[in-house]
Amino acid sequence: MIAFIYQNTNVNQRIQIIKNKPTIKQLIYFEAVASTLNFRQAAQSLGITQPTLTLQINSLEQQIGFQLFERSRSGTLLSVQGRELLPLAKKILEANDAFLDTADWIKNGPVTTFKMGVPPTLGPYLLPSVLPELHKQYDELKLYVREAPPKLLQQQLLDGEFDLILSPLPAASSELAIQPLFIEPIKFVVPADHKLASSGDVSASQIAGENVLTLEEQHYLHRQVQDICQQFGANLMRDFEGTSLDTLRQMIVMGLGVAFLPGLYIHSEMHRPEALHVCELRDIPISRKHALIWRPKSPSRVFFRELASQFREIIKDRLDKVVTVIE
Amino acid sequence: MIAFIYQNTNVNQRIQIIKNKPTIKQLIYFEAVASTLNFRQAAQSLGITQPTLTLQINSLEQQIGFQLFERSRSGTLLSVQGRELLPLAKKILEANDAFLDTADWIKNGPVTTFKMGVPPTLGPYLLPSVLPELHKQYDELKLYVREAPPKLLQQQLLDGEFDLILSPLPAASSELAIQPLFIEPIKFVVPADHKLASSGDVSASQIAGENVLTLEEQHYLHRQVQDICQQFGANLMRDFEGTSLDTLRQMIVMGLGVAFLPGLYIHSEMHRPEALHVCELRDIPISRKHALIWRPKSPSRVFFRELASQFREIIKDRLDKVVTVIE
DNA sequence: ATTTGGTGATAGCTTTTATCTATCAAAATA
DNA sequence: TATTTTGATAGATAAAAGCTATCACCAAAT
Repeated sequence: MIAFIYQNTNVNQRIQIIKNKPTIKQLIYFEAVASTLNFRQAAQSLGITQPTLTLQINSLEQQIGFQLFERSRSGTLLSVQGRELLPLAKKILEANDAFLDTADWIKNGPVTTFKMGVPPTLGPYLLPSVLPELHKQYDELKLYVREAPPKLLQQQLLDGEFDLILSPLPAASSELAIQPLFIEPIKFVVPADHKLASSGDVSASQIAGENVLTLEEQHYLHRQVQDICQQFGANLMRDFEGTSLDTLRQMIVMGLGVAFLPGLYIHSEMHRPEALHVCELRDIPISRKHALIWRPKSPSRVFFRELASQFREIIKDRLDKVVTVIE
Repeated sequence: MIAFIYQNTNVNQRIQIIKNKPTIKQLIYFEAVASTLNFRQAAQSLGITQPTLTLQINSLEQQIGFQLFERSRSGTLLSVQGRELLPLAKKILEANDAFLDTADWIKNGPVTTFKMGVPPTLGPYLLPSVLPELHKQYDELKLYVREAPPKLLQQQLLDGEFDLILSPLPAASSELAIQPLFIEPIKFVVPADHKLASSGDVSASQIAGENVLTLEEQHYLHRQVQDICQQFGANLMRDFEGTSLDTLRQMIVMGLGVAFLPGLYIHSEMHRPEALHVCELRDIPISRKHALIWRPKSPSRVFFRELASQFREIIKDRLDKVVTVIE
């Protein structure tokens, strides 16, 4: 039990009561005397002088209010009370060892659990390709991955909810550290029996009059699609906003409209190409740029930079035909 | 892990390496900053100044080799590594709390486990009458009772194996603290159909020629009995030394001889008086004096003196007709 | 019985650590 | 733009940890 009272600022002193405060050193000394039952031998093994040891044990005994040892010129014995407390002192020292061991382990490798935020339009379609390979590089690295829309991602990064995020650019805040990774194309998807399905890529002007499905407003994709629809006279279907890319896809198949879908999603999830026709706008290819982002003062920033390099290598190696890595 | 090397006595300094030694205070500071995420607020609640807190956290971070916090002018965040170590720091502080709580508990009462040695010819026949009553006086007192022959009892008291002993006098060592408790008569026991069984007390001269059974040599009783047999011409049966009082009793019943048995044993264990005749030697009553004994420098010596008083009271109260309490 | 060696304790001093006040630079807020 | 709040730094003071020298007491050896 520890009690604090506030400092009296008018006095160039303060009264701080931490009731009964043994130090780690005193407990180490206690353990050493208990094992040798000889102050001089214990002092030597501890690397201090015998008077210092005597004073420190006396100080500890004064703090707790009773003697830990029976002293005589015949030798030293652990007292009954000392016998009771010794296991508890050892528990503190063991907990201290565990603390130091873990600190050492953390210091010598990225053996920590980082919280990474990802957008739901990207995370599930990118990370399954990347994380297994990343795991081979850092077998003890743990990434706790959680999805959030991009704007919320960046806010929660600033709030400390995430340690780093994978997010489309541009970043809302200029104060963040940004490592661009790759450019992902946004594909134009229509039902297989749609009039625009027969040809290859579609001219932007050809989408005039089309009903365009999109995700709800807080997704980054939404704004881009909105701009294009406005520019080329397509109808943005506000009443049928989907909550996920799969929902959008099902709606396209059912003939409710057309949509712009991310390249990685298509690559990852669309295994029956006959149901839908996938192409790009010929003259205005739409894409989004993704980056790894973290707080500039993060103590792990050096590791994060290395992590970004690893992301680029893996993506280039495994998804070269789907996205364009930024060197 | 802690490494020690020995002091170089020719240099008025030493090199002491306690690798990475956080102090309890630093861990308390760590926990406080982690919970407020603000150095100034944490310092105020700790009762120290903000520069002190900053320096102590910096020192802790230097010891473990990485940062526990991300600092910015926008505020403070726990780093990833700090998040990993915080639970371990809390474990140390919890173990420290347990240590202090237990120390406080010990300080405020004899709530410790004392190791008490007793002779097997006494302990089992005295303590069942005494300990329940003693327990009412000190409900948290624990006595770990172990039997050993008297000579060994005293040696192990000196060695610290026991904290106190219940032993017949005189003590082998004059350096021990002795509180005499009571005098126990030694009874003369013969088979019920023995020629000496018809009368009351027996004259010492009447034991001439009798076969006298006794315990093995290291028991205190042995020497007394040996002296009496030598003085009055009885035969000490060396070939049939028993190992316990019960064994002796069975041998008496079987007509193998007569014996001297302690009064408390008889009072406690002989519930079928028709099998044996119990009396005393009329002109030379044999007895043994018992005492509570401890090391004079024992920190619990004041309590032991009180314990001796309690023993006397209880024995006087419950065994007044069997033994003579020494005031 | 005397001498020697070993025990833990004490006095006075030095070194190290913890803490303070004063003030800084940087960022956020009004 | 001015003010407030943040954590950091410099220089000084106080407290704690450690030292050497020596003590009294007891056990062991002679």
